[in-house]
Amino acid sequence: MSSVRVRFAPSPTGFFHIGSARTALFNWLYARHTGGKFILRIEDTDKERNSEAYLKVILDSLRWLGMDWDEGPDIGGNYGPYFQSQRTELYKAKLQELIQLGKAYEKDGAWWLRLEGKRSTVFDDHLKKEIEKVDAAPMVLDDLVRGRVERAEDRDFVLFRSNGEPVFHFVNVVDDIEMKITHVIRGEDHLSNTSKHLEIFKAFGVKPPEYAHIPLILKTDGPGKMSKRDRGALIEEYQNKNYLPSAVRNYLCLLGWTPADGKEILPIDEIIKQFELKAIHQSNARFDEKKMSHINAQTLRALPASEFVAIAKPILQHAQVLNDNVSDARLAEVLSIIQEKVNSLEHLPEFVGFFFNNDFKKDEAAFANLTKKGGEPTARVREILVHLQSIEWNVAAIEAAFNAAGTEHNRKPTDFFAPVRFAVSGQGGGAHLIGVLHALGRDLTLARLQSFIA
RNA sequence: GCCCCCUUCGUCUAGCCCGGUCAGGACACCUCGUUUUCACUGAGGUAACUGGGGUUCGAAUCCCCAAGGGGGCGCCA
Repeated sequence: MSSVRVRFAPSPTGFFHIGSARTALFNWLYARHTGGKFILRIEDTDKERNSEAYLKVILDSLRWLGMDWDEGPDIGGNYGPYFQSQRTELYKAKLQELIQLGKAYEKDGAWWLRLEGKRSTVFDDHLKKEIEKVDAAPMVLDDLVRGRVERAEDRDFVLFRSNGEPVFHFVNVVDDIEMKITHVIRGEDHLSNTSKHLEIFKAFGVKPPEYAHIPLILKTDGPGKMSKRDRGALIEEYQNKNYLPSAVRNYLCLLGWTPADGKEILPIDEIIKQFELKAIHQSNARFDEKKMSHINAQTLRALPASEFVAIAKPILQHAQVLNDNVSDARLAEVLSIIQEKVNSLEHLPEFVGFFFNNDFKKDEAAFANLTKKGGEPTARVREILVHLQSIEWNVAAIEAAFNAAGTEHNRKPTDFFAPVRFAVSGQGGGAHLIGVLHALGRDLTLARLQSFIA
C-alpha cells in the first residue's frame, strides 16, 4: 500500500479544458501507478462562477475519460469537506496560527505574509507604483520534472483579502497540508507561484510535498497556450463528435509523456504500468487534432466487433437511421463489414445509413468524380446490371458478375466499381464493394441500380 | 521592465544523464501497389539537431553567451 496522495483541484467554470483534463489524468495515472489515492477537491471560492451544473460538467468529463477518485465532493473521505467554499473556518483558523507566529500582518484591511529579509522601497515598472521590496532568500525547489529551480519572492503577498476571503495561494497550501498531499502535479504555469507556496509552507513550519510541473499544451498554430476558445480545447467537443474516450485519453497521455516501449497506442492498464513522473517532458507540446483523430481511428478499428456494435448502435439510433425493422443481427452484419474501414464515429450515420434507408444522401463531389476523365457511369451501371440480375446472391457470384461484365465490354472489372458504389450508397468510398452489395441484398442493389439509370 | 522554464523533421517525439548512430519512430504530406477514383491496407520518399563560442582526436549529447518560444509578476484561480 502506497502512501502517495495526489489531488486534482479544478475550479467549476462550466467548461472542462483539455489542459485541465491532462493534469487530472497525470495525477490519476500517478495515483494508480503507485497504488496511492487520487483526490478531487473543488476550488469554488469564487462564488460568482460557482454552480451545481458547473460541477457536474467536471465530474461527468472525468468519468467520461475513465477516471475515478478515492476522495471527493460526491463520495466524501476522511479529509473533507472537499469544497473549498465549505472550509472557510479552517482557513481562518490557519490564518490565526500565522498571526500568532508573527508571520502574518494586517494592512489595508487584508492579511499579508511577512517575508524575511531587508526591506526597501522602490518603484515597480510593472505595477507602476512604489512598493516595498524584500530581499528574501531564494526558495529552492527540487522539481521531479525540471530539477532544481531557485526563485525568490521579492515582496509580501496577500493571504486573506480585505473582504474576508482567503486567496488561492493560501487555501491551496492549507488544503495540501490538511489533506496530506504528498505530490503536487500541476501545469508549468504554476512554477513561478511555487516560491509563494514554499514560503507559506515555511511559515507553517511544514515540509512541502514533492512537485512535478508538467509542460503546457500550446495552440495548434499561433502563439500561446490552448485557451477555451480554441478549436479542440474543450472535452465536450470530443463527446459531441463521438470520439472514443479511451482514444482521447490515450492522446492526452502522449502530450507531455512518452511510453518507454515507444508504442503510442496502448491500453490504459499498460499506460498505468509504464507511467513515471521522471519521464514527463520538460518542453511544451502543440495540440494536433489530426494525430488524435488517427489514434481514435486506430482504436476504433481495433475494437472487438461486439463492442463496436454496442457503441455504434445508440449513435445510429440518435441519428434516426435505424428503424424498428433492423434487428441486432442485421446491424452487427452491416457494422462488421465497415468497421475495418471506419475512421470516426462522427459521420457514422451518413457512412452506413444507406444500408437501412433508401433516401440516403448523395455526395456531390463523388458524383462529379464519376464523369471526370470521360467516365460514363450510366453506361457502366447498365452493363453490370445485366450480369447481376440473375445470379445467386453470394460474394463469389457477385465478383464473377463483375469479371464477366469486364470481359464482355473489354474493361477492368473495377471500372464498374465507382459507378455502382455511388448508385447504391451515394458515396465515393467505403467498405469493399462486393461485401457491401452482398450485405445490401439483391433487391435493394438491383432497385438502386435501376433507379440510377432511369 | 523583472523573474522562472524550455529549444531535434511542418507537428508529437527517441537519442542527451554515461560524447563516436547513415540522428530512429509516429502524425501530416508526396509517390507507387492492392479487384474501387477508397474514411482500409502495404512499400518507398521529402523533411530536423536555433545560432555563436568554447572543452575534446571527436559534440545533438558537456560548459558559456545570444536569439527564439512559453509562463509568471493581482486583495484571479
